[in-house]
Amino acid sequence: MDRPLAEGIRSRLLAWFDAGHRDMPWRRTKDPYRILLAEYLLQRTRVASGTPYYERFVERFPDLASLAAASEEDVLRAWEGLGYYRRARYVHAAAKAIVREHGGRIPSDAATLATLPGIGPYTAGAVASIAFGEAVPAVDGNVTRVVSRLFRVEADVTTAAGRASIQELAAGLVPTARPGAFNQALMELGANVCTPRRPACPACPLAGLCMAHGAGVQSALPRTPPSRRPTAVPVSFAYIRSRGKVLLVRRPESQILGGLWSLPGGEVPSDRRARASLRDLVAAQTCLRVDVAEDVGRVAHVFSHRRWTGRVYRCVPRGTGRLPSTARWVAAEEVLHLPVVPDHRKLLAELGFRRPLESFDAPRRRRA
DNA sequence: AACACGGGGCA
DNA sequence: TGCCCAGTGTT
Repeated sequence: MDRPLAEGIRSRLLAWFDAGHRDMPWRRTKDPYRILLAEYLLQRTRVASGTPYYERFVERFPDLASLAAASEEDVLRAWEGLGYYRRARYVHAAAKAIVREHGGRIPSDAATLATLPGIGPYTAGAVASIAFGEAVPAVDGNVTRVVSRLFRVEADVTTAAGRASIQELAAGLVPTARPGAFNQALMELGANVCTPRRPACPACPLAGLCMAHGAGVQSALPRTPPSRRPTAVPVSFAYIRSRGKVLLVRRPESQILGGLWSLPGGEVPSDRRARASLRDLVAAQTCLRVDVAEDVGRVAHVFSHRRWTGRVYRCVPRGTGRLPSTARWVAAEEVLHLPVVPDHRKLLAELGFRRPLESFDAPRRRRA
């Protein structure tokens, strides 16, 4: 790293950052717990999306001890709707590990932070630099973009070699003084100025030092491989009620929407035979056989050809045709306190599930 | 190296 | 509709 160049980047970027930046709740605190929590929340998540969750989360779990002592269900409930639900279990597990193995004190160096669940190179660097002042880089999508343009990195940044280049260049920039502010400034620049498309180079404090801008190739960087076509897959759920309750299943943690409660189903029927077996699966349950088995076709509200995230995911082996052991009949008031797949919560609300169970069972067909 | 994992914003 | 985003862990 050319030292005068690095110095120029630091001074200009920090001056720009100090002159004004977005106000974020986790920037107003020095509490490592809140900074750590914010970093978990913001993994692959826009600031605007994560902020309300951050506010609710710190109100619900104001310190590390309260989070560590909470039930996983409560933590997931606070995360409901944000996505990437694995993060909720990771931050919960991390809080427990910090209490158990670090005396309740959040580790202050990136290397130790990286041993905690859900903390990788980015989050370790962000927390170490922002909360504890360690001079380490925090390379996220923004920093990757900014650095690749600043130094005109032509390599594919998704490969190991490309990532290493970016990481090394970023490490050479981080100042000993105010490393956290510098890392945030880099991210801020990437979010507001050095944007993915049509970067605002005339407004950029680093334009004069930027190799991509000098060559006019900034919009072509960073280089990434062509994306693969997403494929829509059919997904079915069963809406089954009995005696004023609805059947919910806690989804396996390793699968999509893992750990949340959903309507039974959610597998990917690959053909007609697979689709029929969902009905078999429903009918196999004893309680269903008693109450609704003969009416499964009538009471089951099956959604097919539902598009999830636009990506293909694995078909789940159908197993023995029994419902998961977590299957549970749940009353309306209890649903409100469970971490339920957000789409299903909306659906249940639309079907009147928030109202007394009698009206829930009443005829409600009405065409406009 | 490739994949899985959510949801929302934007052109 | 396609791409991107304050990434990480598994296979």
